[in-house]
Amino acid sequence: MSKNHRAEVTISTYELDGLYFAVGVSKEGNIIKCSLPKESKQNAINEIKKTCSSFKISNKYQKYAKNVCKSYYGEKIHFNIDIPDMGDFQKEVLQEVSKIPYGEVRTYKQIAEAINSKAYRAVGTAISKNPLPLIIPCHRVVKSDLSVGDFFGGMEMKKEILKNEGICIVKGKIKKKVD
DNA sequence: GCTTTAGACGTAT
DNA sequence: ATACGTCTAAAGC
Repeated sequence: MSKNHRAEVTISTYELDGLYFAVGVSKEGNIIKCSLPKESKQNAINEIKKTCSSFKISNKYQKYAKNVCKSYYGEKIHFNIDIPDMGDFQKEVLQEVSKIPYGEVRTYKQIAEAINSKAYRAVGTAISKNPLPLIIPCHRVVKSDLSVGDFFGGMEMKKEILKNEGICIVKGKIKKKVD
C-alpha cells in the first residue's frame, strides 16, 4: 500500500531542572499534542510519538515547549492552537475548558451545563483524552465538591499546577480565594 | 466524614 | 450490546 500521507509532525522538546516537556506541531504550525513533564527526554518524545505515525525531531518549536513548561510553573501564556480531530462533543468540552480563565476553576458539572448536557461523566471522559494538557487547562476542572479530582498525570501533579497558578488547596480541596 | 448505589450519556470494543 | 469513565446526588453507616 502506497504511502502514508499522514501529516508529518515536528517534535520539539525543552528541559528545565531535569523535567522534559515535548510538543508535536503540525505542518500548519499548530500544536496538536503536548506532553506533561517527564523525567527523561525520551519519555516526553514517546508521548508525542504515540499519536502520530510520521514525525521528525527538531528544535524548531522549542519555544512552544518552553511555553508549556512556563505554564506548568504558573506563567500565564497564550497559545494559538487548533483543537484536533475529534467528535463534536469532545470538541465542545475542550473548547469550554479552554475558556476557563487563569487562576480559576470550574467543575465537571459546570462544563456539562455550559454545553447543555447532563453528561458529567462523559465530560470527564472527554477531558481525559485532552491531547493538550496545560495548554487546554483541564487541570482547572475539579469535582463538584471542590476536591481536586483525577488527572492524567496524577492528582499530585494537578495540585501542583493549580498551586502554581495561585489556587489554594487545603486537604485536597480547592480553597476559595480570600481577598 | 466515608462508602455504596443508582443515574446520566458519550465513547471504545 | 456491553463496559467504562478525571462525575453527581442521595442514602446509609
